[in-house]
Amino acid sequence: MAQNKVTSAEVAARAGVSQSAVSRVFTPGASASAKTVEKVRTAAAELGYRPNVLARAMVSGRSRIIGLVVAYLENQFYPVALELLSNALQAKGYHILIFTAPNSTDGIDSVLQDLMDYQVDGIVAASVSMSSDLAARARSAGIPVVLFNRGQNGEGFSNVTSNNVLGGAKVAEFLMAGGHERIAHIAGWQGSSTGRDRQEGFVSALEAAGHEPFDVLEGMYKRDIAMAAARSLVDRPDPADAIFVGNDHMAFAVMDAVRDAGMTPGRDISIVGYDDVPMASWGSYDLTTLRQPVNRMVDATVETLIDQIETTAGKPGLFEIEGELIVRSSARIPEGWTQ
Amino acid sequence: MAQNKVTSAEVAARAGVSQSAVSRVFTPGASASAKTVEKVRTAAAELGYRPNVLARAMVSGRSRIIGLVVAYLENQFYPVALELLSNALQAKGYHILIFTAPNSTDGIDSVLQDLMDYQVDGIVAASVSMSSDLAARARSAGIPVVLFNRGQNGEGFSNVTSNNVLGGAKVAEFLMAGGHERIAHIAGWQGSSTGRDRQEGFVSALEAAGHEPFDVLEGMYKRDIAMAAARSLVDRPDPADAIFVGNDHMAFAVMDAVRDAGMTPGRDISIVGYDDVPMASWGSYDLTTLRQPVNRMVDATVETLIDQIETTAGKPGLFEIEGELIVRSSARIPEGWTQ
DNA sequence: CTGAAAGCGCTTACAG
DNA sequence: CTGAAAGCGCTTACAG
Repeated sequence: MAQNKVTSAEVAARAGVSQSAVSRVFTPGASASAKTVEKVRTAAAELGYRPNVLARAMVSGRSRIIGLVVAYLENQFYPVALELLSNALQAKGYHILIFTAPNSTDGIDSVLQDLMDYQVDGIVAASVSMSSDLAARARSAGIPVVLFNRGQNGEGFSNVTSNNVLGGAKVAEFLMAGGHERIAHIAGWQGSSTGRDRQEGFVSALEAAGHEPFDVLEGMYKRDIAMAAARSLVDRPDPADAIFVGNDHMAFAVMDAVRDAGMTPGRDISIVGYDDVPMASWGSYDLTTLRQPVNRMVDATVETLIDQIETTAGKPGLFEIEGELIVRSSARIPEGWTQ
Repeated sequence: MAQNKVTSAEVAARAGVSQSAVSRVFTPGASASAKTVEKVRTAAAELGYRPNVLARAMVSGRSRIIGLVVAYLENQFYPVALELLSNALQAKGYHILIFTAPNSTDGIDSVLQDLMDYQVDGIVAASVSMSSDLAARARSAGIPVVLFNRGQNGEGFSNVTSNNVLGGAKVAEFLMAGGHERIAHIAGWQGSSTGRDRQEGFVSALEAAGHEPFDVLEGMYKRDIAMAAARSLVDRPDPADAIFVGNDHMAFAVMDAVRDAGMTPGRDISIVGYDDVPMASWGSYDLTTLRQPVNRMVDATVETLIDQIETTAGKPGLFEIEGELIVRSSARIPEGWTQ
């Protein structure tokens, strides 16, 4: 291996200037004469010089690395969010160091600790919670943290979610308007704020209208558990006539289970999901679902992160973005339904 | 912000030893007496000290960062591979810095250049090609490169793919054994080795058996293009009776299009994909497909990468891993078919 | 085993 | 505008 790592000193020698001059030419906003810039740029080009980001990070205290912790890549919502986040951050000169999270809180804490060892400028934790201890460490290290698609209060970090309570309520309204009588819920993991909030919004809206939920089962955001729950809702003398499922990933499983039982979603039973992942619009599912505005969630994430990194006034914030119901064919459409 | 970045010097002061001693305690394989280790560990714990990975990288020349370039996250194959890769690398103490690739070669080159600025120890390029110029830069910088799911010869980097030619041939055999007469192909992007190789293996096997492909259209790995292609294959007096689709992502689109035309896959027409992404086994598709052994592809990737980073003898290699046909219900099963 | 010292490749006051 | 110098937080020969 040639190992030709060209340094600024070598460029300086070739250009006949000091090493500091080379550094200034590559530092946005630093002052250098046109002549110097010219000499340095040509020498750099001839040698193939590029500044060492790590060395720069050491002295400037900015690594331009954002740590991302993700858990559920099988749920299409997260790859989509990851891609958008990466693009948005790249456009601002930051890059993502990715860490896949184990299931336990302990595991997540150690992963976050690893992340901080890389001197990341900020952390995005997607669909995971963090301990108070770790939150305190991040805070004292001055590293802003954004919880993405997860709410958790009082630790000094930002939360970016959709308005899950409202979203659950919208689904309830839609299903009641459709004249359903036995409306069940296969909830997301109750250890997560998304799972709890969607359930709460849904059940409250039902009750506010004088309806009792037919049944509420926990799907844990897992396919097999959701399928079993769906079967138990449908294999009985008085099957559910509508199921609100805690996210699209489980809703696909529920549709598969229901079809397997000989029923047609949208005709024999109504299925509604949450997220509106790309697959929800695919012909074989065509799922009615509450859309999480992932673009806007990513925008909010990037904005608050950069704001806290680059300005002294930046403070963590709570962002709850309203989602819209996307009506497709997996659930009966109420007569005269508009919107 | 407290900005309490604890340094090894502070730990040294508290422990009453030299800064070098602290460093040794945190350097695997370095020598320190039990007493020193004890004093340093307690001081470090009290202060919450952790070594700065970036500083370590500067002097050791190893960042323990692997750069990953990805393009198509909407194809479920890539999130799956990303998760496996991240886990495998994490287990070995490396982490992934992720860069999303633009479409042009120029764009990819500049992304790769950015990547190298972070002093990555290695690069995994998933489903993208790189220019000779960039390949040369990586080589001269001593950075091993693995092309994942993409073949490209002669530039001194590793390739990890499934045996796409053989895979295409296996599908042809299966479809011929099923007694199909009008066997079409919706190919992957012909600018990619996977697209070309699968097509070549498929068509060659057909021809070797005296069959002519009914039609070959390019699907570009895109849903809408694949759907249009499927419609054109089916909306005619003599529709295709079987379609081999260049990957699962397009095959789902083809199944949707075919159903839309009133046909039932597996009965009226046979559809076979390539990849075996998780979704292929979901009830609403239940797609027969040639499985890419993603676990073994990731293992090979990690192995060759680490080997080249950590040993002097490590050399780039070509890995072509054989995949297996997974028979489900989207295509007619030949009588007496076993295997 | 241990400490003093050099050095990794940069940025950034500090003088001029 | 420009150069000499200090320093970011470590690792690693080098003596002892």
